[in-house]
Amino acid sequence: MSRSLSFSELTSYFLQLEETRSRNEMTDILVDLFKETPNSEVDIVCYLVLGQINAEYEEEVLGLGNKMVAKAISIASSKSKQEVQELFRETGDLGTVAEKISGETKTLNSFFGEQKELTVTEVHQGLKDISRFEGSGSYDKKLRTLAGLITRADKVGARYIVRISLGKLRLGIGAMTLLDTLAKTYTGDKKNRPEVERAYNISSDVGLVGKKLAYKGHKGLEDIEVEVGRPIRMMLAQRLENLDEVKDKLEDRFAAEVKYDGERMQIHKKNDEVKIYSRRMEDITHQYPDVVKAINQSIGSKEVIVEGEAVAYKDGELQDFQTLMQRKRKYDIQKYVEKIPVKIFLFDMLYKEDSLLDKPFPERRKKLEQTISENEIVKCSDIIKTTELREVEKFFNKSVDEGQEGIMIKSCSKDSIYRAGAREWLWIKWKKDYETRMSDTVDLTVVGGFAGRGRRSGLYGALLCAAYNKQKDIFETVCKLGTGFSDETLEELPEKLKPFESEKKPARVSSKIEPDQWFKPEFVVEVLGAELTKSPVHTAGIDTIGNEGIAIRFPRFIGFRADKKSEDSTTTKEIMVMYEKN
DNA sequence: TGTGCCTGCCC
DNA sequence: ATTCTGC
DNA sequence: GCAGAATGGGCAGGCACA
Repeated sequence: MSRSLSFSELTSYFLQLEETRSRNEMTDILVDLFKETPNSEVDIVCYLVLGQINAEYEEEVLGLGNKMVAKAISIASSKSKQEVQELFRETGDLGTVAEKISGETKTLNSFFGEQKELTVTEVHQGLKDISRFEGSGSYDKKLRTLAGLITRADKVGARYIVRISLGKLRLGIGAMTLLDTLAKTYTGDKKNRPEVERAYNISSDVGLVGKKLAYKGHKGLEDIEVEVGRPIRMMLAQRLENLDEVKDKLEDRFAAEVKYDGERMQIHKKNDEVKIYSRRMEDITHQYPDVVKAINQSIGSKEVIVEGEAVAYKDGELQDFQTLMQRKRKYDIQKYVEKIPVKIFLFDMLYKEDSLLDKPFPERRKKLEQTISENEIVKCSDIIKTTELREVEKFFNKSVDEGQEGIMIKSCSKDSIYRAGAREWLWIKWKKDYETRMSDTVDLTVVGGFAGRGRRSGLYGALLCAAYNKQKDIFETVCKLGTGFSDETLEELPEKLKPFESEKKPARVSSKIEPDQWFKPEFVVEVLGAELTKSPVHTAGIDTIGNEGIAIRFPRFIGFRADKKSEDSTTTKEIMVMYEKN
């Protein structure tokens, strides 16, 4: 009988992977790992290498985040929770923390007698157990089980158990590198990656792909086909800098569609049985009984997969994203079906009695329109076919005026297949905030900083930013800011901000959020956002609209404003005006 | 029983 | 979601 | 240009704890 892979063997490969940044080398290392892996454990190794415990569409989740894991490390190490948190802030990696301080328990362990070496299967099983604990006392069980695994592992093992339980191995290995590896290990050539990738994209399960390949080689891929009822990885869109680039990318064969601000849905219908999957392939059927019913009324065909965007709708108008999000619930479903009705704007058809993935977009779209009959809830997305950029621009403006995000531009060429799981130029998104001239940037005062994690450890990972309330002469938070920084900028930040460090929250700062480091309100940055939303945590304009402030959706750093004083920051009043313009 | 922290998942 | 970076 | 790893706002749900 085949042996079992020990967890320390697995982590010895992880150590090697951390030594390189070349994906070719990573693939070679991983190939060696899979050569050591018994076929029966290939699926588990696939999941663990990605920091998962099962296929993404499976329901089981660990329910372990930084705080829980920090607690577990504390239990496993006899260090206090505060000490663990402090080390976390310093290192930016709980895995390293666990590795560092799980030493003392080891001698204890051997004192009580040699335990059998931890296997990959045991770690996986332990994590699965953790995912299944629920109800009163479950936190404790989760913590104890995780602490137990950490204790049983060696130091390096502790590091990786912690990282896996957080879902962030940070080895530079993602699904695509793993697929390269599987192709090379089991079909002998990385060139076969496209076929392997296809199997993954239509099955949404790397473990399944790995196992099929391990047992049956290249031929195993034939077992994997589209199944109505199992989610397909969703096709994504590239983004543009300028609208004119569309012509370079798609020439004259394209169509433009409204990009609705809602929730993506992939709807599978098999006879009367309807399943709805989210962008991340979660089964969200139970949240939308209204959509299920409407789809059954709308589509007669037996086996169908369609895709669309659900948007909240009331009194003849599409509602914003935040409104729709209240439908993301487990209880009071029927009440909310009535309170927050939705429409689903279908834009693609992936299956009709047979797979349509390889058909060009115009054909799929035509089939979609022929197949569905629109009703109160089920609609086709708004689409125009033109070669005139001016028409596209007009369409874009209309979409934005109606409160939507912008437009999608889709290739209509012969090769415009549905590229499951891929972000390519067959679909292009064009949103209103991509051009700074179209949505105002804002100058904000930095009032706090958050310790960076992973590659940002030892630096600030994000800044707490505030607008200026002129009347009260205080600074009210509007967002945290953690993207848009180059490595260079990130390196500069601690030094630039040092003069403004403050032990406590400065008197002139109003914030519900507690950063790792407070700053006196002096330093100004330029920030771009998509739009302004009502916020339960940010304080900008908090008395003007009841007890809620305003926040920026999708904030990103544009640059420093050394020329500005904090009092020259965008004012809360200006923010309110911008908010009301929406 | 109510509140607040934490997590996962939408974007 | 957006953004940056090494390959 | 791909693939990966940093990071955002904000919603509901689950649990602990007062």
